[in-house]
This record gives sequence, structure tokens and C-alpha cells, in this order.
Amino acid sequence: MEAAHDGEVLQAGRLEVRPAESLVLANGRPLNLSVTEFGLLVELARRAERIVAREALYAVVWGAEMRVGDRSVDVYVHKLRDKLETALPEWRFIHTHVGFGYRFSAEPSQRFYTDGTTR
Amino acid sequence: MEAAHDGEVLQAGRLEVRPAESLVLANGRPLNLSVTEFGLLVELARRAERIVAREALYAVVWGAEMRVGDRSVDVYVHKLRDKLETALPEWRFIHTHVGFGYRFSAEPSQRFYTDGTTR
DNA sequence: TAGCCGTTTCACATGTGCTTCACGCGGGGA
DNA sequence: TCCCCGCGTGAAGCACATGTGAAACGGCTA
Repeated sequence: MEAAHDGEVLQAGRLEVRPAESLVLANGRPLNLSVTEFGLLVELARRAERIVAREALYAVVWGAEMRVGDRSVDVYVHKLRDKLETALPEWRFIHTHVGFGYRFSAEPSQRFYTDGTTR
Repeated sequence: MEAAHDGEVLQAGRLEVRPAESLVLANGRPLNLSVTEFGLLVELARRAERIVAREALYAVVWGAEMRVGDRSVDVYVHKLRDKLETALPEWRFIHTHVGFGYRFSAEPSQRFYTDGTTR
């Protein structure tokens, strides 16, 4: 069945998502997310390491077909990145694949420069 | 079994809840709560660190299904916060998760400002 | 009966979320 | 080079959720 996610715990780095409890922990501390933000994060995390199209995310989180030109997913990805960045600055979780969609994956947030250094 | 709470003692910071004795201690001093206030606090404390929906709280404390638009839980959360704040100003116990419900957890009542200081 | 206490309900204040828009930037193709 | 398209980002406007004080109500007791 589709909804057998009771004890489901999605982990990525120091991020822990518990769909059944509507709870997200960063470093063990609860994150304050809106219902939509939470839904989007859950669906992204469930599809970790895979690229998910905006239309697919919209369909499952908003429960409707995405209209052309609708930027809601983009906006909410931005909100999520904000909060995740604040809670866990050392990691990046949501990666853009231009023309395809987003991919969830915990990766160190190193900033590389042309000279090869990290600052 | 569900009701084996005889010697149950719920502790959170300097707050101690003893359901079997209908007693709540703050800094060792008994708190004066009404029956409903006490019931709500017990159920919140039993579910510490988890988000509990208003409907769930109403069901277990009032023993009935919550009607849409009923604000009782909100009002009693407010009453509880009042009394807890008076007794233990340094701690915050009941946290709101907009759209989801309340979460019980003893957390220092620090006020953070944009400049990063605590006043 | 008057008064107290706890509960419920209500109205208003405040806070937060959702959608949409506008602008900017950067890469790729004409 | 210029233009177009996709995406990042901040903000405005409205809707909704929650906080809060007080009135209304009912049972109990002095």
C-alpha cells in the first residue's frame, strides 16, 4: 500500500525527517516548517539521489496538476534552502538540475574557487 | 498496557509532573492548575518532543471529538503558558507548530535578536 | 440568593503562510 | 553579440492560524 510509512525515518547527514510525526530534526533540534514546506521536504527526501521534476513534486505535494508558469515549487525550494542553510550551514540538500528538476542529497557545502582553494 | 502510569513522573527542566498524584511541581513548589489544565499538561508532557495535533489533544483530554472551529485547546494552552511562565520564567515548554499543533519541550526562554545578542 | 470558580465562547489583535509578480542573473543558441 | 529561457530571490497582498482578554454561562457553596 502507499501509506505504510508509519515508522518512516528519512536521514541525510544531520537531517532527520519523520513524516509520521510531522517532525524534522536538524542536529537533533526540531525545525519549524510550514505544512507545505514540510510536505515538499518529505517528498524530496523520499526520492533522495534522484532528479524529480517540478510537475511531479507539485502533483504530490499540492495534490493538483501544476499550471504552466507556476513558480510555487521554485519558491518553496528557496524557502526550504533558507531554513536548512540556517540550521545546517555545512550541508547542501537540494540541488538544481536545470531543465529537469531538483535532486535531494546531503552534500558538504564547500565553496570552490577558480584557484582551487576553499574559503 | 496503556494505563500503567502509577509511578509515572514526567520531568522537564525544573518542572515535574506526577499524573498519579494530580501534582505538578515547579522548582519543587506545587502549581495550582484546574482539572482541564492539568490534564492537558499531562498529555503534552507524555508526548514530549513530539508534535501533537489539537484534535488529538482534545480527544484525550476532553474525551470527545473536537468540533471544527473549537478553540478550547488554544485557550488552555494559553492558560498553561501563563502559569508556567509565572512559575518558571527562564523556560518555555509549549511550542507552536503552525498548521500541525503543539510540542512540549523544556527550552531556555532566550530571546534572540538580529544582532545575535541575548537581552 | 449572592458570589466564586472553572469552562466555553466570542471578538479582536497579531503572526504566519500562500500565491503571484517583478526583477536580475547566467548559460545557450541564433 | 544579442536574445531567450530557466531559475533565484525578494516583496506585496490577501487569507488563514494562533494569541489574547473578556464576557457569558453553569454548577457549587456559603
